[in-house]
Amino acid sequence: MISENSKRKISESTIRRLSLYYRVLSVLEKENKETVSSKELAKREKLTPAQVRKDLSFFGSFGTRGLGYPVMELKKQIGEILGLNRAWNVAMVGVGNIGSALVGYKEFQRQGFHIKLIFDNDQRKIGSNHKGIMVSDIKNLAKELRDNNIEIVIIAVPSTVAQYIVDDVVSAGIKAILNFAPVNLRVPEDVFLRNENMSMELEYLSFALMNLFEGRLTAK
Amino acid sequence: MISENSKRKISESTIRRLSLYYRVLSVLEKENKETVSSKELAKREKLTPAQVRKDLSFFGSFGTRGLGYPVMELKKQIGEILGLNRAWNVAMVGVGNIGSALVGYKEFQRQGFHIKLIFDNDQRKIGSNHKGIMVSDIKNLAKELRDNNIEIVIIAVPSTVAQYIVDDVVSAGIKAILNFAPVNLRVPEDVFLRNENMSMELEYLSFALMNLFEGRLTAK
DNA sequence: TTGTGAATGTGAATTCATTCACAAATTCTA
DNA sequence: TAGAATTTGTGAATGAATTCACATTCACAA
Ligand SMILES: NC(=O)c1ccc[n+]([C@@H]2O[C@H](COP(=O)([O-])OP(=O)(O)OC[C@H]3O[C@@H](n4cnc5c(N)ncnc54)[C@H](O)[C@@H]3O)[C@@H](O)[C@H]2O)c1
Ligand SMILES: NC(=O)c1ccc[n+]([C@@H]2O[C@H](COP(=O)([O-])OP(=O)(O)OC[C@H]3O[C@@H](n4cnc5c(N)ncnc54)[C@H](O)[C@@H]3O)[C@@H](O)[C@H]2O)c1
Repeated sequence: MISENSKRKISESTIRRLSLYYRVLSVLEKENKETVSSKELAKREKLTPAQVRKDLSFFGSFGTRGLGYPVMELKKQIGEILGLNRAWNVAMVGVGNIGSALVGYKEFQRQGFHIKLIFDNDQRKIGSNHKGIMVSDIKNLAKELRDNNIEIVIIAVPSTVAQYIVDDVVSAGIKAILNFAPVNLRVPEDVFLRNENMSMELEYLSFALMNLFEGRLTAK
Repeated sequence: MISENSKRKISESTIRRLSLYYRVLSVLEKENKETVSSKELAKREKLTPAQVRKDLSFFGSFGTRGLGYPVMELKKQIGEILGLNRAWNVAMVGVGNIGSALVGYKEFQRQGFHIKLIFDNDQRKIGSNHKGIMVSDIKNLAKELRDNNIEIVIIAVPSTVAQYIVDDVVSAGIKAILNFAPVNLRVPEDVFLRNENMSMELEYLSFALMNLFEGRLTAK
């Protein structure tokens, strides 16, 4: 599965596009399509066929010339690359507005991201049952993360405390963090931190509307 | 305010970074800093000073040589560029898990994104009060969007119906849409569509963990 | 079995984004 | 007031990502 050039550095945008391909392949699978060309894949994602082929070529040759890519097989391969053919143990810290929306989101579960633990510091929430998961006391964070082999932590606490939480999470040995607090968090070199910044998308739209008639930007 | 090169095409990444600068400037303002250098700004966002200066230079010269940028003034200028010094009328479609989390999120309000309308098709929700806003029937979408001068619509309905909703939203003349449904929506050329794809970030972390020891990627 | 058409895989070319490097401008110090 | 120290703003250089373009491969039909 891993091709000759697997040691090459892969760009972030390529990985993000792999996610997109994966989603489209799931749809094609449901539509009972056996094969798909880079042209078709590109059309569905508003990319170019060359882009699709180049992205995939970093990881191997999955297609057949003259025919295209086998839908099921390619999906499996991309799943392998992205680590979606396995389960990940996830913990949520902070179960307020956004935290509980995410805990209740079944799509994550179906993708293999299993939320195993929920932490909060609110006494009214600790011990209560959230979608079948008992809310743990934030005080036991480190121990519980380790005992449950948690691999990914989602941060959904107020910005003011996010850095403290992250420091504890990192101390517990976690290497992957998804942060929803609108703040720049510091983590060591070897920890992967991604930020989900919803204001940014709204601000982009705001900018777009401001410039709609000034030629700085076009919608497409 | 608009500089000579304002007609130049600005890249998406520059706009996204402007959002970051804006956020850091708000923090600096709270810290009562009068001025800030590109070096300091870069450090806080993990960018290079040259990047910061280049980004800003697309829109004008806001700094003073030897001194740096005036915090308050620069924040105001970026606010002007991004359209954050004004209010935007926003509507939410779908008030389930994620929809209600967003409606209750005060940060949007404070940034000038005022959620004025909420739509749903669930009879139990229609007419009820959500954080001070009466939930409207989706049937009245077009009329209400127009009557209330809505400029931005947020889509938080199941993927299966998202395209239908978007078609109606577009017919009503809306030019900016933020979509949370994990599906590729079709919109006309002149409509700005942004997708908030949380699975993508988790999948990126998954990929990162898979490759941590293979040299394909480093955390920083 | 051969010829035609379709589509991949990939170096090379191109376009786009970032970083370099430095003249110019301004502050600060004495 | 002069000279040292900063820091901007920006062309030029570099680096990264995307697209081009085509030889190669394979399916399929006759
Ligand atoms: N609500 C949204 O739609 C939304 C959108 C984008 C980003 N965010 C960000 O997500 C974060 C959470 O937002 P929210 O709206 O859910 O807020 P919230 O106040 O509803 O929830 C925060 C939760 O964190 C818990 N908490 C506070 N301090 C804690 C600590 N030290 N340890 C453990 N738990 C602690 C609180 O008890 C609460 O349950 C914030 O940083 C917010 O800016 C929220
Ligand atoms: N919950 C999350 O954390 C989360 C995260 C990322 C993305 N999403 C996406 O956001 C969307 C909503 O997710 P959710 O978890 O809030 O689902 P949900 O089922 O809780 O909410 C969906 C809401 O949309 C309403 N609705 C359904 N059909 C409608 C129609 N035709 N017109 C108007 N309203 C209609 C429902 O009544 C409900 O209130 C989904 O596409 C989901 O994939 C959710």
